Amino acid sequence: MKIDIHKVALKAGVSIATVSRALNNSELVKPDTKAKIQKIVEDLNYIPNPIARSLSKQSTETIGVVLPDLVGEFFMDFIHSIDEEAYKRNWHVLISSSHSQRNLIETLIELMGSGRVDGVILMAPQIQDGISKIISKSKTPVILVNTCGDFNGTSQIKIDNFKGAYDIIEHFIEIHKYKKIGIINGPKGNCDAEERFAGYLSALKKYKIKKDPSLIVNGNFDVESGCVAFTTLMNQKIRPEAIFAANDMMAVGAYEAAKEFSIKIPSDVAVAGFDDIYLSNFLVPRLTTVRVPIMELGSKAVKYLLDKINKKNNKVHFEVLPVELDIGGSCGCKY
Amino acid sequence: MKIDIHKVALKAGVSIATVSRALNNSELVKPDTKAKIQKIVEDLNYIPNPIARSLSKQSTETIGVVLPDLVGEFFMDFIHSIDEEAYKRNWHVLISSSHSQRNLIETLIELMGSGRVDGVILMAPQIQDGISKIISKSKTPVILVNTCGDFNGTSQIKIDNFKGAYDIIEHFIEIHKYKKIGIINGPKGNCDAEERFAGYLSALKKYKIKKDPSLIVNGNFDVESGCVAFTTLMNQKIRPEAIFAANDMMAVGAYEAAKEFSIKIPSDVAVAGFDDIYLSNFLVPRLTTVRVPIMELGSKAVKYLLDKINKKNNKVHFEVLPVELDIGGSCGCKY
DNA sequence: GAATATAATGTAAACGTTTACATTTAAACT
DNA sequence: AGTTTAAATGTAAACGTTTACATTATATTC
Repeated sequence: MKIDIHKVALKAGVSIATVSRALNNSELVKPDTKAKIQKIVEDLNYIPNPIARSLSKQSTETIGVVLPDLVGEFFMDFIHSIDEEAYKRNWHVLISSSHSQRNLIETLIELMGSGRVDGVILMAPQIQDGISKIISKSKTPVILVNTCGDFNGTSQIKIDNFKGAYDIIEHFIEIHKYKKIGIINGPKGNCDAEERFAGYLSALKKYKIKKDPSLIVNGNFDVESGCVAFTTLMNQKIRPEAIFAANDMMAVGAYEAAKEFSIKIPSDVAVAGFDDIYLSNFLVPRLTTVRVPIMELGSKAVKYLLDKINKKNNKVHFEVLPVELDIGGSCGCKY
Repeated sequence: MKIDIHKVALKAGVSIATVSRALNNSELVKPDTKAKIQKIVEDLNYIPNPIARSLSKQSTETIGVVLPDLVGEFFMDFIHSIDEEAYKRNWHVLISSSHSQRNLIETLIELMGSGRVDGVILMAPQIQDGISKIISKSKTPVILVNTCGDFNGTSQIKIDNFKGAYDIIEHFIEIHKYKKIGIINGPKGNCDAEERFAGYLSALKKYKIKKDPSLIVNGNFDVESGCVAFTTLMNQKIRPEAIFAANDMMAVGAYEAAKEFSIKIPSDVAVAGFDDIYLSNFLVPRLTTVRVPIMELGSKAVKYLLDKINKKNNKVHFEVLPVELDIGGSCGCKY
């Protein structure tokens, strides 16, 4: 038999109001009665219905997490850090990875307009018009993570893609004196990719190296595309001395292609990646890459979001988390 | 201004009941009015409040997923397959990885007793008394995934740990004629680990190889412990010819230790793992391991759970998903 | 000990839907 | 046209809490 607040009240000989108060430990209720109610609650194994509570309080104490389709290795850490941070505060996490471009929008609308969650963390590195409008129209607080677009008043956290890429290229140039540096780009319209590309260009410019279109090829962040792109780059008359893959997965693809064609990394060509996925530590030679503070991304997103929801802090964050080079042997450093 | 069903009803000149019916497309409402209401709903961007709906219908259309603390690599695929399957049916997913032993129980109780979700998928490979009782007491449907314990009437899906381990050992013995086969065990009380150990023992017995306690060492599924265990095994007077690590992570640790002590895999000692994590493909030599159908695990869990919730199928599933050997070079096979 | 302030409890109206039941409207028979 | 039957809509009571407001019990003051 389902037991509800009325049953508890009846057994305790009080009204449901005091039971409710006792459970939300209001100071209005006398210690004795509070204790008595506590006891009965335990005896009956009563658990307040969170749905009813949500309806009444107009808040669900759950946050929605909307993730892109592309499931990278680091997602797990991201979700885990979110869950952990939320759990600490007794909040719940509703996840929803968008299964296509189309439904990211739908998901977002439903989530933000329905009251199912009190706020959302959105990660949408792929450019998508419409998102911005949805967000500005809705009253539901949002934190954007690694998301591209033009957002006036909403908080954003991202990693320093530009700096990471810049540093890699600078390392190539300053330490190893490479001049012909190729890049395997991420997917078009992906802002992480674009920022990394910008970092690449900027570093070249800084060191007065002319941008060479034949050294710029496209990939889409998966292993296969890295493999293809690497092959393309290395089949040209003038081979690059070094290749920057815009993420580690594509660097993995590069390693595979290299193995197939017996190209030695780094003696024939240096390689670097971005993300520092776990796997990158086990490539031989170990991949030089950019370490990304993914856990921090998650926990900060939760913190800012809850502050916003609780009106504790209304300021608009725009935070760019620093990244750091993780030097392996693939760039030519001895390691 | 928040818009609710009353506003829609008002504007449409009908009662809220017909609006509700129209939206749940009952055949009771006349096509004309249904269309009219549809139109207004869109004009006003009305989204029914799922919380209120849940309260009224006594069902939330969300499933809870409770995961162990230990975050393996395959985790992401598991969540993703669940999310995908749920999304297809317009269900939502609430995730909650347990952050400690203690709170797995708490989480479970709250989740199952509160009505926040209509069913849960529980993955609890670590033995834990209490779980069984909670589940049998609660009316909330559950599907157990890779969970150990004694459960009478609840559906379970697991992977064939026993067979996987057995096959690996059999491969060692039949193909490579190894006789001294060591094992790096998973954590005590972990049923995946225990079943794999049982498979190991059974294969030895089948081939009349006496179990040698000095060849059995403990690990706890992480890289570090694999490293330590491998070292222990190889520092004995009689070294094993082959080592079966109960999961890939520990096999990775074995590789690391091997590198450090310049032990060659597989010529000095063969190695095999279990799980087929992505990384295992990139170890040199490639790791011989057991491939696990993790996506299938997730999607089947959802299917069975929803069937149960919808009373479509009340039968108790007990399904053991087959695994398959994934032969690399680490066992001694040329590859 | 009455009057007043304060602490503790109770009553009832929200919160936004769904749905059994009652009612009206329309269609189908004589 | 008048019944009878079926289709479409409306009314109001759930669902299980929280909380403003009203009320009662208790402590404090004179």
